[in-house]
Amino acid sequence: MTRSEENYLKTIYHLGGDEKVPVSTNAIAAQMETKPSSVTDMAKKLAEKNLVDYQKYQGVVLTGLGKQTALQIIRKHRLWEVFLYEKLDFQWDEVHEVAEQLEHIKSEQLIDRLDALLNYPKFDPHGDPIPGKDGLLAVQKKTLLSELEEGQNGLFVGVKDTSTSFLQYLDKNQIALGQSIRLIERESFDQSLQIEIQGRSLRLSHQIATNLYIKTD
Amino acid sequence: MTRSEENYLKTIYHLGGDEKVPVSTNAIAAQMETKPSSVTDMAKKLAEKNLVDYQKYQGVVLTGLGKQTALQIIRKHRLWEVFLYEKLDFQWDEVHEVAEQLEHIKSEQLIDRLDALLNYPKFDPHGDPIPGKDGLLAVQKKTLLSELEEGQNGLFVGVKDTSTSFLQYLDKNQIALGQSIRLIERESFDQSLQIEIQGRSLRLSHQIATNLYIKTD
DNA sequence: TTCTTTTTTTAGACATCCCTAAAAAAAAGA
DNA sequence: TCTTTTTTTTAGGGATGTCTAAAAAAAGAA
Repeated sequence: MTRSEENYLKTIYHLGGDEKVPVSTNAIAAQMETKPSSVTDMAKKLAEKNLVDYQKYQGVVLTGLGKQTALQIIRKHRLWEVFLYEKLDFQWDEVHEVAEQLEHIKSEQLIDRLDALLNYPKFDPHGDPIPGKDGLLAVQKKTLLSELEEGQNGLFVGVKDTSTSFLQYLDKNQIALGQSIRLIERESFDQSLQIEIQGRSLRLSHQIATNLYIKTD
Repeated sequence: MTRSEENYLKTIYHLGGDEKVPVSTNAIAAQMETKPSSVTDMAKKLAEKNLVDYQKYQGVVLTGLGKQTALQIIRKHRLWEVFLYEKLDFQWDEVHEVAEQLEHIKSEQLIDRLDALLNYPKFDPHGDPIPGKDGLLAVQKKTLLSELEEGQNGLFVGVKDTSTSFLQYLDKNQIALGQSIRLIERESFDQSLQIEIQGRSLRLSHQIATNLYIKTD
């Protein structure tokens, strides 16, 4: 399994979700910042290895084996993110880039022991679930903040957008994972929200609200 | 800087020592388990990048830049070894293989913080010195056990051979870094040694004794 | 349905890093 | 010194993973 193959599998998993919906050549190319022709080449190779089902012009779908492989790479990525965040004091917007490299290290023992060192975390620093060795994900019922009712309470448990600029916006406004949030009022004109968080009152744009995951009580 | 280039630089450093002695194509090929023709190709590429001096048929010598680069890779390798040994409870014969992969991760921040997490160690689990960010090595005056005088005392501070079988031999005989050793008697017939270590009396073959580094009092 | 646009694939090429086989140079030995 | 042996390089090629340009298929529009 080459590094490139691993990156393709991960991208296909992220684009396809858990469903068996085919992922298009163009979508993969856009996501990976490569060319569609390169994707076609790789699709053939992955199909050869039984990691995806591929039919000309029909996109690719992960096989069971491909999905399990993708999940193990994601497991490694997210465990390394926790390590960087918890043990090496990286900021939550800095962990992704380095984890992109670390996720390709091959050693089952390493990952098992890293998992133990970190005390078997179930979520990464952005609130995304960490697949187990068996590929199972802890599912957490979560709602976008933008979908809460006025007066409803919840816990901030994850971000949808993980870009540096968004994460830094949250830092600047002292909004951090695990804090409890109450939706005070929704402005119908621009869909912006008045919320209460950690005793402070804040106004958030619709765009911000559609990128915050809330676990409602 | 590709992974392959990094591996060549590291090998050249190990073979050439700190001196400006040319390292032969064949020696590099043997060490890396590759073919001499591949080494020639790489020698040209490294020379192009000013990492080595290379003259046809004369072998290669690291330039200042090449040597610094090699030392930084060795720094990363040995810091990761300490991490695996100290934080993840790897055995000292298991750390090398995984560190071979981890040493290629590119992030200065990562290495700086790993160094801090480990409390700025000066030696790896085999007693080899860890180069600083500046490329400087802590030199420790050390002698091979085989070169001690009868009756002399010392501290076991490093191994020359780092093969799994040798390291496991030491484990089996409860010989560990940091223990103090006294040379009782040398048998002139086969050069084997009678030593005292941790209150126990042991006989070591000449071959074993030539692979143990001792810091004499 | 037919035409146009978009998506996807193919064909051919290039860089990296490795190989084998043969040639050239250097080193060792008589 | 003159062979013979060993070392090193060159020439040419293969696998991987990328690209561009052109062809083919699918999707969308009139």
